[in-house]
Amino acid sequence: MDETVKLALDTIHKEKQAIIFAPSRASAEKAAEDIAKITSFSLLDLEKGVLKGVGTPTKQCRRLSHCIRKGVAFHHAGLTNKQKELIEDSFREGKIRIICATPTLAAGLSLPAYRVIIKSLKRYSGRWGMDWIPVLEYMQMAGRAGRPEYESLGEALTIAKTDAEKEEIHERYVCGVPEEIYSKLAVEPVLRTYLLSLIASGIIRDNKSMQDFFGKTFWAFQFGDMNKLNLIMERMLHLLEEWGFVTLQNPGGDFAPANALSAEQQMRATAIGKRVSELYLDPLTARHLLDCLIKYDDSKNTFSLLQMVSNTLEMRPLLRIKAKEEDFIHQELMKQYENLLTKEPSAFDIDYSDFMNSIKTALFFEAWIGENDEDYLLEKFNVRPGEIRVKLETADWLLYASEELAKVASQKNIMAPIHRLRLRLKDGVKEELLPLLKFKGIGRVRARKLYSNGLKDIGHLKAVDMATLSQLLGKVLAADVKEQLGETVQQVPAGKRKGQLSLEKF
DNA sequence: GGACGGTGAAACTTCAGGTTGCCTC
DNA sequence: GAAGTTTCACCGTCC
Repeated sequence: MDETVKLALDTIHKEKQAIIFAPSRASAEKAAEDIAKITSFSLLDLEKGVLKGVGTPTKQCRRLSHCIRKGVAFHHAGLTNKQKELIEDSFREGKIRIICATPTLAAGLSLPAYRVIIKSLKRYSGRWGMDWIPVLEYMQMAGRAGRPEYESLGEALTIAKTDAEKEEIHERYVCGVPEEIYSKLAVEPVLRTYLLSLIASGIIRDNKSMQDFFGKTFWAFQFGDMNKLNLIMERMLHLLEEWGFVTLQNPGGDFAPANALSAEQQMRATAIGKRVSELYLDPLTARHLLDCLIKYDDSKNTFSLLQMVSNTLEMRPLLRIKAKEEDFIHQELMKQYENLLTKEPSAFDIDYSDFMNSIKTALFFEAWIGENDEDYLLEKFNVRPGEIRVKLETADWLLYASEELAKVASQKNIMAPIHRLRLRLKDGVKEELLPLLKFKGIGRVRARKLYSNGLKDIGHLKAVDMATLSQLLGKVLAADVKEQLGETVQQVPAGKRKGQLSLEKF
């Protein structure tokens, strides 16, 4: 039997709870399943709660519900928020004994346990293969052990495979000093976003106020070398100018030459620059969106816009293309080639894999608005319910930003198609269902049901009789829809409402 | 003899996470 | 680099 499983069982025998940290999602899920095979709990009500977390239960939900029935859960970013909350709450209540998690659980919320078991202190890290995780992260995880309100002590256990590894872990982590916290301001996307917003709000007006402001930040304190720091800021500034978000002007009114930055030059945000900053957009993304919008015309389609928002830093991490999918993605790319708003980079370009991943991500969005369910999306694109929500939210935000940018850039013709796309993404529907979604209580499933029964728009809904509509939607909702249409309907007895209302839209 | 099913080893594939904006009937 | 997953050959059983 696996050491982790043994420790988990031991924890249960002691009537305690444990959190097990695993280095990958697959590993967390497997550990949970292995433990669930052995425990003897039977928590049927919790199991139901998990399955309700999504529209149609996916393979993942079924795996989770099966574990949860046995008092064990896995926890990672692929779960929906509802499911994560349910797991966390049930753990606090003591119903769930063991959680197998990825580092999601280490940061943020407080979820203490008697025992923390760290399966492995190594994790895959890009080019170097497996690498030790930061000491800081180890401390975050180990710090989950011990519940101050109930226990006087907690245990944080790490599993070593050899004696040599045991030594190394002890030295590196138990005796280790956590890494220094470095200022996130040093990251370029953050820096350029801040710089633009400071200029837009008038806090930075010229070279002097720029140096004053940044000189007082934690970043400068850590960085030390102010000259080098000023060079970085100047480079950012000129990028903002080049992108058309900031103007540099001499006091006399002349525009400054592009490279020199004199003490007197006035920095001001352009109208678009101001809007970009209000939207909290990374200026690089804003430039990308604006460049794409210019190329958008009637010959383009929803895929064009979906790929536009997929090909941004904000959408990262993108859906990765698996080896087996390469051909399929290439074929789809060829089909949509004319619709792209950006050029395909050369295959040797470092951006190439991101670009291809953005195609896959856009295809996923397209499948979603093609009314495919979550189980299909999991099979076809390997996206889990939790990620679907996050991606949809990001897409909506970026499309909203695009709509606003189009407004400022006087490209109002684009606003309508973007807005329609946002509505479609929200519920995951084809264009034809949009008229029906205006009604409260009608989502993708019911709208499709109405549509396929010939009720395709407001006119049809007005014309149809209550009996037919009730058959499709249930009495209460049918009456509600009729009322939303401005018709008065005889009230249905209140007792029946509950069942209908609990059928959530999604 | 052939279909089927179980088993184990080898080959292959993949690998954590979460914040932002705005509106509204 | 390592764990998890898939593939495939092999063997035994049953009809």
